[in-house]
Amino acid sequence: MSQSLDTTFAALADPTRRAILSMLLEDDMAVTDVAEPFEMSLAAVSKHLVILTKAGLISQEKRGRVKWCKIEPNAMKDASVWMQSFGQFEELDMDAFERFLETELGV
Amino acid sequence: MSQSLDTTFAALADPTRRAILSMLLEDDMAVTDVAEPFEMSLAAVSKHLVILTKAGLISQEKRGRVKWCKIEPNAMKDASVWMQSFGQFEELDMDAFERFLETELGV
DNA sequence: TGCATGTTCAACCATTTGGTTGACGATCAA
DNA sequence: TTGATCGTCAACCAAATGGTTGAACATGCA
Repeated sequence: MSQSLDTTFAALADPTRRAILSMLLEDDMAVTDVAEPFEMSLAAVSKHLVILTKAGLISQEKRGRVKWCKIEPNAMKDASVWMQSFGQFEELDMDAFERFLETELGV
Repeated sequence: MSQSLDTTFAALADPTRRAILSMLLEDDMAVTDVAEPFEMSLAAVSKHLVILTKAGLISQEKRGRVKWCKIEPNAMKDASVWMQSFGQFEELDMDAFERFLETELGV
């Protein structure tokens, strides 16, 4: 169930949430581990995860005490399609992708 | 000059602004004409246009009394690329992507 | 049982956002 | 010059956003 473009774009507008998505690209993570690198409270990160979940960008599953977060890349599809309707950048642009890696991940 | 992902995604998160972009896809428009279909004040639409301009998603040029608005589709490129870096996982093999990151970028 | 760990909840706060209105400056046209 | 039109500005407002803290709940373990 893809969410509205409102919800998706709003969720992606926050750098903390985009960083979380990048982290989850590597592997599924527990909430506490997601929060670790950020200089904000666990509760704040937990709220970000709720927003990402409501946007459908991640899913959360509780196993025991631990709640695991998993990225849901399909949720970005509608938004991606919307943007592509503006044309001219359909294919993955490697230069731009590398710039993204530099700025977002510090690679 | 593409703006930050923050600014771009935040600009795209509002339905009025996305509607404006769709309208401008058809043709360049004057501010008053952009505002016409919306049930809000001209000042409110004018503010939306400022936000779109700051995000680099449109440009504005004054000719005489009239300020013309023009879409700048390239501004969406970075954001689109960012999203596609996730969307690729639908079609592409994740292991292959990670090998790509290792070999191409040394991540 | 009892304590430590993982996570959320509730209340609160400051800032931002998206809207309003009325006044204003700039431009065109008679 | 005198209006009418185009668009922004300034002040204001309600609601949403992103953060805090402390308490609470749920689970695992000695």
